[in-house]
Amino acid sequence: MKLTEAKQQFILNWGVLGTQWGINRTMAQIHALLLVSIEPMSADEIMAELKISRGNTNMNVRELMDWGIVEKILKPGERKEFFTAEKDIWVVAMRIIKERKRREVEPVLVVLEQLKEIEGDKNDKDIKQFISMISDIQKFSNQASKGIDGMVKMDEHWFTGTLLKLFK
Amino acid sequence: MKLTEAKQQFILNWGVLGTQWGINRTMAQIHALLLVSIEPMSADEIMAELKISRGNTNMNVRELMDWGIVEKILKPGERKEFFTAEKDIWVVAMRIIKERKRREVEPVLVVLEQLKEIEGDKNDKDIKQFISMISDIQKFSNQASKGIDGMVKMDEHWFTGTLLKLFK
DNA sequence: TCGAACTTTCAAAATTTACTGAAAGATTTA
DNA sequence: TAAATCTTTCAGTAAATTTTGAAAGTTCGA
Repeated sequence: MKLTEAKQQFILNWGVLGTQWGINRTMAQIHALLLVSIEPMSADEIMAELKISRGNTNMNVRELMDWGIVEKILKPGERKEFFTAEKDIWVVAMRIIKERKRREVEPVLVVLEQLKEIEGDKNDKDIKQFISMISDIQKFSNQASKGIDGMVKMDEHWFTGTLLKLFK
Repeated sequence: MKLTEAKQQFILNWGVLGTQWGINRTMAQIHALLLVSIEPMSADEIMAELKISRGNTNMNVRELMDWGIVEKILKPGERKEFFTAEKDIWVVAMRIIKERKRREVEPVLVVLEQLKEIEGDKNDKDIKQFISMISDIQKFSNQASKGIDGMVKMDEHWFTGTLLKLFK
């Protein structure tokens, strides 16, 4: 397999994985493209490479920047904006997990808290089991949340170690 | 808030969370419904409660069973089939994570392995950086995979402890 | 202040995904 | 074996999401 072909395959597969996890195909593909590109790319280059429209490119690049895994680069003397992806996979994964927690899990936790305020006899069998289930979900989420925060905060992640091995 | 209302809210919110994670709304809602229902429910009851068609009910219940978080219950003397959800949230979460890994992540890992077989000079800067990135993803995935397997296999999970506290 | 070069927006169109309902299939009882 | 009861399938339809492309907006040098 040629390098170009391998890169294309990688982009395609990253796109599929993205859709399965609720991320749109194009966004995942742009991310993959920037991951395999050494040089930062302009909107025009991304459009040409993935054969997508200008609007689509713009929206998804912005979204990737919101997630904190792509950043805008300005080259001196160039009018165009260029984009580049965070290359450390550990950092990428942690940013994504952290962000999803903030955007998706936390709002649900707020609702769960409200659902525990139920009118009626707290000793009633049905009410008891409902509150207990909600509490279980909260406990699980808090536990998971703590675990993630711990990982994200790690100064020295496992990855730094493995990366150094590449230079023997 | 009344208990019935709280249950409905829970079902709605679970549905939203589901879609954000790439699971279809109805499937998540049926799961939520069975979670808050003490008694196993028949297809007809699920249909009535969520106002969905028979076909939709059948397909999503089957899918939930494939995921191993809902099971079929046969009541003696009853012709109908009833369904009930695994109530231990820890077990539910582990099954889901394990299953997604198997279905979605593992196939991608197979592809990644193939992508490393690139024609050309392995010392070429571009080839080197590409292979190194693929390797990084593999390392990360393997590490995460091991972590999950470890958690799933734990005989005594934290949750059992917190559950017992409910009985003081 | 103008206009060239570029970015952003968003309504409409295209695509993808989910749902319905009727028909076929299965299982049990008589 | 037939009828009754329940489950499964799937083609067609509906709904949701994504993408396009043209127009509006922005920035900057002259």
